[in-house]
Amino acid sequence: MEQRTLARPPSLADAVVAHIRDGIIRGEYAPGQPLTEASLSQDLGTSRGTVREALRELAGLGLVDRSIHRGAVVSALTARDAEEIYTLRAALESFAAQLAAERGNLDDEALAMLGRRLAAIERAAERADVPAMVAADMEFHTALSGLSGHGLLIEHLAAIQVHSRRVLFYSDLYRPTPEIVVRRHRDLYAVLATGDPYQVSLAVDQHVTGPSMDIVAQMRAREAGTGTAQGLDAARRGRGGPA
Amino acid sequence: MEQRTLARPPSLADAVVAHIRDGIIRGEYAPGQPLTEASLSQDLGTSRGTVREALRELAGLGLVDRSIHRGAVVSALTARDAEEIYTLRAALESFAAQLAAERGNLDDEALAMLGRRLAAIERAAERADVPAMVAADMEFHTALSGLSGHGLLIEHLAAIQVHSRRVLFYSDLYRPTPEIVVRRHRDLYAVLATGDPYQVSLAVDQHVTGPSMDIVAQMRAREAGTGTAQGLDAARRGRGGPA
DNA sequence: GCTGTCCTATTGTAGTACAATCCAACACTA
DNA sequence: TAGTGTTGGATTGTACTACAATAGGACAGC
Repeated sequence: MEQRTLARPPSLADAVVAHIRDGIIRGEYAPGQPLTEASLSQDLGTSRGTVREALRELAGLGLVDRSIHRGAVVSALTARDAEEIYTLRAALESFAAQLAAERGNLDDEALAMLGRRLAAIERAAERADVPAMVAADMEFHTALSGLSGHGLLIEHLAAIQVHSRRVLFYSDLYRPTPEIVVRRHRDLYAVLATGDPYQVSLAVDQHVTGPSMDIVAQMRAREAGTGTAQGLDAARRGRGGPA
Repeated sequence: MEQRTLARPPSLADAVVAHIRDGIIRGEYAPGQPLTEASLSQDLGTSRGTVREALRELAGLGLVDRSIHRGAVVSALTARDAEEIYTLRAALESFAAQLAAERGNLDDEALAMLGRRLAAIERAAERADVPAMVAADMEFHTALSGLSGHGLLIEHLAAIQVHSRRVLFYSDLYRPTPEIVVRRHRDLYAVLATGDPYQVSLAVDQHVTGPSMDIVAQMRAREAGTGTAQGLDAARRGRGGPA
């Protein structure tokens, strides 16, 4: 029996984190854009200390780069970053799915739950509601990873998922037809239903890796065209991930 | 050519993070122990705001648990935590080694570098200097992971490595003979020298997983004896990892 | 023993202040 | 013109203070 940790109200700093995080994911804050404490605190109506706390957390999440006395800027997002995000996500998520299968967590109840998530993707696809599709897609994968029962793994995946979403939003490069998205998830679901750890692991790996190839290739092409584009300064890449 | 990011002096908050982090790893701060902002700032001679920043970062690292208006406590470290830490580390590190092999990064130069790390382990083993062995062991694995060339993966591994060390320090359960430690690394090195991705991946997985089994089993036994021991409140486990 | 009410410690947040530092603009020199 | 000081404004790093909100224990009353 899992003691419900009864949702506590988040602190104001947490709200600031969420606000800036979502803004970065949606591209409202562009890579390289400076996030000055004074202006943020004024815009959001909070104190500088609160904003500062949020920026430190965001740096830990890899969404902003901070350097001493130079402040925080929205972190870059290069083709290489995208490649690393997707390859790591593929490795972790396939491991999670393998664990779920090995532990027998892909039972009828779990499959029914995943089926509902799949249905949500299909409904969004019918309406051609792209944001809803992305959200439903993410929920599907979050739910699947959750079946691993591996808390630490789930946390790391959640952190990567944020970056994954950012790639999708920011580089509006991934535009498959809704039919393809639905089919890919249907196919994956079919493999999950077999419950075979090896097959499941392989299928998830390919499911995650597949579309990312196009994205990375197009980002690379774009960078080559504009001269390292959004990368700012590809050499000065330090933090960026989980921390 | 990698632009050297020329080491910048860390901020005071970073120093506080390092201090508390090391204290937690070494067990000087016990699991469950409250870390009150006032006392910490007084002990360290810094302001409360600085300590507060550090605590937020530590929460992101999963070393402390914070909840609103209740402050920060050193996070628990249960057998289950240890198991998750090592299984995830095994998955990530074997993936890193596989990448290194696939990309041809396990070349002569790299092997020579790993050989020097191995020699450092051997020297420490000869002196029966356990802390030096742990440090050298960690450097070996960090170096190996670095050969993957996968920055995000390296960051996630670094975060996990901290927890891994904490398990070693905190649960003084892992006491193999120096000879065994040396032999295990020599064997691993031999497989690395083959450069075969599959063999390398498998060997690293087993190398990491192997010793952890004993640790987890003994922690479990200890918990069963004392009644969930250090776990405090195993149900209320929320954050803990990468953030 | 249970319940409700206070009290105290601590956090959450705001605000101010000031030193340290970066950076861009400017001036100077060869 | 190119390169090299110099300077001043903007921003961060850190400290300090203040106060409302909350948690959690002590205590009284039943």
